[in-house]
Amino acid sequence: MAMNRKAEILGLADQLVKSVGYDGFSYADLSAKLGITKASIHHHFPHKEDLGSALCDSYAAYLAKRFAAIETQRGDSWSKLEAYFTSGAALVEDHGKTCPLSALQAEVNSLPAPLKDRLRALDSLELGFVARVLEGGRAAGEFRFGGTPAAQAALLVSSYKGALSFARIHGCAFLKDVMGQMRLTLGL
Amino acid sequence: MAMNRKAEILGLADQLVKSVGYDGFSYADLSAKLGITKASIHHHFPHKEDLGSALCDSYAAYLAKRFAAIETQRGDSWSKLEAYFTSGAALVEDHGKTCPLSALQAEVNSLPAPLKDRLRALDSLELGFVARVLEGGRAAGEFRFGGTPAAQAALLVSSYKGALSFARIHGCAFLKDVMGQMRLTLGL
DNA sequence: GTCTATAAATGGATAGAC
DNA sequence: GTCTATCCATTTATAGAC
Repeated sequence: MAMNRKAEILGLADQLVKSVGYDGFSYADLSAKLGITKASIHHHFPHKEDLGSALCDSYAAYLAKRFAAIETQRGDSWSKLEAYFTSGAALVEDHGKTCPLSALQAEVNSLPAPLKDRLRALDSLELGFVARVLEGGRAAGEFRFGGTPAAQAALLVSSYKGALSFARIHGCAFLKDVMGQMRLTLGL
Repeated sequence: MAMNRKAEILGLADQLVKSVGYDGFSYADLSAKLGITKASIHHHFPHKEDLGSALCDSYAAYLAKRFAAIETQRGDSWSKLEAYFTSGAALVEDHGKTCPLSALQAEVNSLPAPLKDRLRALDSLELGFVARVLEGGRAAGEFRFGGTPAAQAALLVSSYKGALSFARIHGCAFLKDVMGQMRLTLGL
């Protein structure tokens, strides 16, 4: 324990963002759950924005790694989308958490400008990944959809994020319903 | 002015929820913009939760009226969905506001329990409306989709709300892309 | 209905000792 | 790296005068 305090703080902050958003947790929350003082946390992350920025770094690294893993996995294109969706189901089941990017999106109008910019870039990573899978899937004759892969990716990612939000209140079945329906719209 | 202060407060609170969410505004914000003291606002809404509850009342009334108007309007089913979507575009164009139900959804884990219950009911109003339009449209041969109307409504509403959130950062074109793609998936 | 004044708690942040 | 102690602004809320 405390081998790497900074990572420990970051890990807890990540959980809290997924649960109550960036504005929804305080240094006092971190302090209480980690058993160290607020001042100690300020030592690692002087301003809350530094913590937010570090979170964005870790999200960028996570997404790059995760998307690369999915894109190189064997199997059809739908199974890749399923792998992508599955993380969301796990989040909702874990005490109604949500995707951190969605949580931050909901706070854009009160988010520090630098974090807003970081968020935009993170969103693009995700949209790009889904667009590539869709494009490959359609080229391989697995998917059927009109419009550009980018536009279809916008639809698919929007559905997923929207469903994630609904699932927090209406239960995990809501997300599964939406996933099933999405599958149908892709011609499967 | 001040003919009905209570309604005035409620109107401003509504704008603020759409912009920064329920936790994102304070009595001080209302006080400053209305030119009356915080104490006066507490006179009309003793606790913030009272204000939140009154907002939910007004959302329920608004949605019932709006959905009834759309459902009885002449024209095909897609034009009804378009009328529904159009409110969202107006929100995003108005300084990156969002649907108040989406804003509240994002805060479920820090929302007072009564408001959470109110929100669930409001969501159901919306899902029911879309499901009815979809069912009617499919019966009339206007739409083509698999699965139940309720499941397709879950997909459509999720897409819409998700796109609304993305559009705050990525611009109104994002929402239009998603709407266009949605139209395609309905067989138009 | 609106005000002044105030309370008690919380949030982000800093100085300086250990 | 962690602590104590403290600061200042903000948030929700109340008491009581006008």
